[in-house]
Amino acid sequence: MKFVIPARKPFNFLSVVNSHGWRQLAPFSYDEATNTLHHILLLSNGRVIELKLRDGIYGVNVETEKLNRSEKKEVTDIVTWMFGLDLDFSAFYAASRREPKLARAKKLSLGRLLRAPTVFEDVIKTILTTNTLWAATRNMSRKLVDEFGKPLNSVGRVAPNDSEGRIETKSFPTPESIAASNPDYIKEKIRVGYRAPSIYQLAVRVASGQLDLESLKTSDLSTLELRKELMRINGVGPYAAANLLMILGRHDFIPIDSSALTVVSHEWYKGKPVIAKDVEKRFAKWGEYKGLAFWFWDWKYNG
DNA sequence: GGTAGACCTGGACGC
DNA sequence: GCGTCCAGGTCTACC
Repeated sequence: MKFVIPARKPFNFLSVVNSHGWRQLAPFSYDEATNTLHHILLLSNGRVIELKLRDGIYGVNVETEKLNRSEKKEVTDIVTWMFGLDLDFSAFYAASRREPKLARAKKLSLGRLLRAPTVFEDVIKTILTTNTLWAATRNMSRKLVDEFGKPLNSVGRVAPNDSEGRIETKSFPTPESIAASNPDYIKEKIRVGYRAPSIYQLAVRVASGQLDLESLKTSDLSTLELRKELMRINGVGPYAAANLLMILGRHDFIPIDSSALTVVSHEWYKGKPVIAKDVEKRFAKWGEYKGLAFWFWDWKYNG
């Protein structure tokens, strides 16, 4: 079946898909030839379906298997969250109107970041981005999905190929499926190294109900309190917390990693080494839009 | 509050 | 094929 989920204007499908690297991490895959974002989704009733998401004139076109009414409602809510379809960036566009380095923001409808269906998935993936190279992050995500994900149950499905010919056939693991394992097995099988205890502990806390990550989607905590909450998770430090805040729609902190230091160094310091404080200083004037200004800045240096 | 060092994987490189 | 080096954030111990 096919249906359209409307977006608040302005909206640009490709700007969201390309907002960061999430589209390359299982169980996402992206078909460059048809500009189709695929995601293998586990519904609350246990059914696993494939979503094919494309640009629609007024929002996101969804193609998937036949769904009943409650399944369709669930998919609509999830896709709305993943694409931030209800978000309003007009205040950011107004604030950045006179900044040439952000001139393209409104034109390209920049601001939305692609999200996973669950905060749990976004936190695990963010931990997998820390202290490693992007290729390793992709490998770890893939192995995690292969090992603990639930398989797609459609028959005769033609699997999509992304730019590297990858085929996704399983959903992202539930906290319960990871919690049923153990840190040694995760370390050995998924090759996540020292991250294994953090991943396992997070899964156990969420599966047991001790930690309700999904409530953070609608939390009315201040950004500072939310940041503290995120940093209570093992494996989540300043960078990871800022990254997750951006995903949650809070833009007061900058995810400062080594590449951030590099681009800022080339932008303002002639390539000389800089520290996190220098990055903060350069974007301080953007206040609650600091993260957005940094993320969508038109950098001189692109690596 | 600031800093140093350990943590671990996988790719690049030299032999 | 093997060994070595390096990049990449977080955490802990220490000052």
